[in-house]
Amino acid sequence: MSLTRDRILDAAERLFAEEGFDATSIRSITESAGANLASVNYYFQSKDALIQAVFSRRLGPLNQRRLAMLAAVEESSGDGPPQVEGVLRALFEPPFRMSSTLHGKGRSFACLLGRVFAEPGDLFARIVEEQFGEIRQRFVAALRRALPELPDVELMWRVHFLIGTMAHTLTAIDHVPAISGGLCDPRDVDGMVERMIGFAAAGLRAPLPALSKGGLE
Amino acid sequence: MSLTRDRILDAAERLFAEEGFDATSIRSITESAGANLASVNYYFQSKDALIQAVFSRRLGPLNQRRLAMLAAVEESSGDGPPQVEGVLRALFEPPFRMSSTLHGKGRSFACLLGRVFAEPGDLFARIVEEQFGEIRQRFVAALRRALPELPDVELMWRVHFLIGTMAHTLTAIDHVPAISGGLCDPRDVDGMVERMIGFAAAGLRAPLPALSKGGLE
DNA sequence: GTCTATATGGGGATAGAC
DNA sequence: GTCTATCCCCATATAGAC
Repeated sequence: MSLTRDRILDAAERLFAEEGFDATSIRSITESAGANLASVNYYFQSKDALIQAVFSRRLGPLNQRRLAMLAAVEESSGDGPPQVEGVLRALFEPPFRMSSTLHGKGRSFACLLGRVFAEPGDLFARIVEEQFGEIRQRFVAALRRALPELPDVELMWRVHFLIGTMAHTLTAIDHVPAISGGLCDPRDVDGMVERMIGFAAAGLRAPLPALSKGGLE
Repeated sequence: MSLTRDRILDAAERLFAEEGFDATSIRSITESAGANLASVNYYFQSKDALIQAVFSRRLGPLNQRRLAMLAAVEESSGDGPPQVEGVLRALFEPPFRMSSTLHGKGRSFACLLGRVFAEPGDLFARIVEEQFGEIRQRFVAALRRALPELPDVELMWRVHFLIGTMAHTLTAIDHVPAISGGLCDPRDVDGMVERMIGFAAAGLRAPLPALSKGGLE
């Protein structure tokens, strides 16, 4: 329950998002947090552990919310297959919602959350595995039930593709207005999420590729 | 036409892909290239300029190929709208083809090419703008002709989404087999590219979102 | 073009006083 | 819990001999 600890996490989150993990020094974090240089090592033991803490602080609640939304979708469909759009909403909405409800902080974290998939190094591979591995499995299983005709190899590729869409949109969220010439407004969270859902759902339901090896038709 | 220069570029490409830009030192690059520590500064002036050179060396030819394929697709459709799948193939195929035809080197570069969209800092924003800005405009224009019913704001969002799919697939190409439990094989470049095309084309043709503000229907 | 040696600066981590 | 001072290491970049 230390205030200093939280200020360090907030400052690290923001600076990591703005400058990257390597380019952000413990010195700049503690300075920005109004804390002492030694405090990061006091509270977190190492910079790597601080990075892990930045992710787990937000991803614990966020993934709980994903699973709760997924459970609600599966409940509402009874014994039948769940609705694809509902499953995708449970996956996409929580991070984007967070990015708009946490004041500035959510924006920073959203950026990090997208970037973690592209970061090199064992540390980030471990973070992805620990924080996203089970979520991925659960959502793959739900989509398999939602699309029973889709061969598993196609499902796996398409889930990979839609995770890319999600990750890139999270990471580049601040660049979207400039890239689109002002047309796209990421502050409209509902519109952005619904568009991602529509895009990914259509991709999941696309016709099978002609040369599909696992195809059954 | 210096051999040393090329060996430095090759070593940098591989190490940047494996360990990241910041974590790769000039020392490790020159060591791996069998060159002297000072040679990077002799040939490239700075590490930042070396990074830019790593990208421009491959992206020059790669983007030429994209534009040539795009021109061929537009030519083949005469005065009518170009085919969506053909446009997407012109965008997607060159980087993935390169990743399989350049021996090990293409794999490394493909990883970098996907990661550049997520890297923080002005250097990478500049690289994306310089190396991808015009390509993006040309492909947006082609897709606008291919999908004349689609409101521009929806087109922009969907292009953003499919760039995310491309970037993530490039970056995580080596993780795909493990993630998919061995089902997905990225060595099947044709299959991978056709699946991306099918996914993205379906996403582009998705029904308009119910709350689309720019909708015309 | 290639090398050695070095200038210059910043990094993460910790010891030990308060 | 907080702070100062410091250890030790490694980075980029360059000067100047060969």
